[in-house]
Amino acid sequence: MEEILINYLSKYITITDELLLAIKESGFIKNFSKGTVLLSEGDLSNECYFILKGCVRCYYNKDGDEKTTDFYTEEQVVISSSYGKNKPSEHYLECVEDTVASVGSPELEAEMYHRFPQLESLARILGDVMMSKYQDTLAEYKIASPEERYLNLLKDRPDLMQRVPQHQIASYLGIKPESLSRIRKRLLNKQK
Amino acid sequence: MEEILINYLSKYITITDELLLAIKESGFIKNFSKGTVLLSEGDLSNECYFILKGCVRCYYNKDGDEKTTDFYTEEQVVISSSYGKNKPSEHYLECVEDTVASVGSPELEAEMYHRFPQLESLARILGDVMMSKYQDTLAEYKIASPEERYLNLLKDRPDLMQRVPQHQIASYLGIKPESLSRIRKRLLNKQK
DNA sequence: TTAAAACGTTGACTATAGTTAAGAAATGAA
DNA sequence: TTCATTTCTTAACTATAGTCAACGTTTTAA
Repeated sequence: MEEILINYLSKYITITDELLLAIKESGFIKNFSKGTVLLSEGDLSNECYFILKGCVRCYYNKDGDEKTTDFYTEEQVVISSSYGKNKPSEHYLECVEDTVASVGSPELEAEMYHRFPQLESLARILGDVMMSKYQDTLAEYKIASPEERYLNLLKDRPDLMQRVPQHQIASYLGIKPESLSRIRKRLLNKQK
Repeated sequence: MEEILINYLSKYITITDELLLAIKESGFIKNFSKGTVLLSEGDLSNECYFILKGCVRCYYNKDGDEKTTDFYTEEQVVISSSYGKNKPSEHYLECVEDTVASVGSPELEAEMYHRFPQLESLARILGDVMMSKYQDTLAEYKIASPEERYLNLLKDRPDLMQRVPQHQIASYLGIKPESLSRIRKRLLNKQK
């Protein structure tokens, strides 16, 4: 399993043997079974995750119903916006499948950055990459209609439709399940 | 003007005299007059900005009309999602006011990180901060209705309403100017 | 295996946003 | 100042999403 992580990291930096060893030894890979709640509203977030296998969902509780804002799958990094900050999380993180992930913490990060300064460069670069992604996602979200967002999602992450219930997808698209149902119907009719 | 930047940086790291000098000497502070286009669709982005005074708008051109996705004002960092990447920008950056900004480039960044490694830590931390902000903004956007988004904007950035035309605000909220007009009217009636 | 719960679709109705067009108000340039 | 342009509002109408309720299907757990 470590190799997936190492493969990913080596896209951005050269992995020395020493670093390779440190990663293998640190053994921070954990298994979580479906339904595990990694973070609850109100909790402090002290862990971040790199998903090796599985799927994690981020959602908010708004007046009793769940608003899904993100799905994280293989090779994605899960960092709560409250991670490492001393403020309670406003959202939940939940495994929607059995999940294997490499788990980090501010302490581990600090130690690793100290031992391997190249990792801090990596973290900066990865942070930039993730930030542009959020930036683009936000822009896309503002620009596109619900129907267009659904089509884009189908194109960009076709696997999600098979992996998570449709009402969570609807919520992720910012609409109600009934509306997604109707959008799908509308598209089927257009197709003909 | 530099002091604003230095003040901002010192929130996150200790500024040594040497670094202070380097910042003052590098003289990368520039003035842009209202209407200046900092980046156009199709261009490569080689500059990032820290706004000392003024306002920059990010927008996309979608079938002939402008979709505003961001406003950057004092003490905010403007980084196109294509900055430093070798791919053409999909959006525009335009000064909506006379603007004074500290201008950075990948080359300058690299040089400064080399001379002052603490700056790379800073960049990582700032990247994290900005990322959480985008994350939260995206979540808010998905959770809230246009009306709620408008109310949140009024609360979070009341100055914007005075600084930019309302149709750009509408676009920023993901709605048409006519709809924003109606929302405002609706809210006035509720208030009574 | 079966009963309960969760999920997806549909229909009728409501609320709100988009579209088009017109005109009033504010802004900017000659 | 004055004219032209941009911006904002309003109205009528259309399209789409939200709400509520019902129902059939699928999944889950006892």
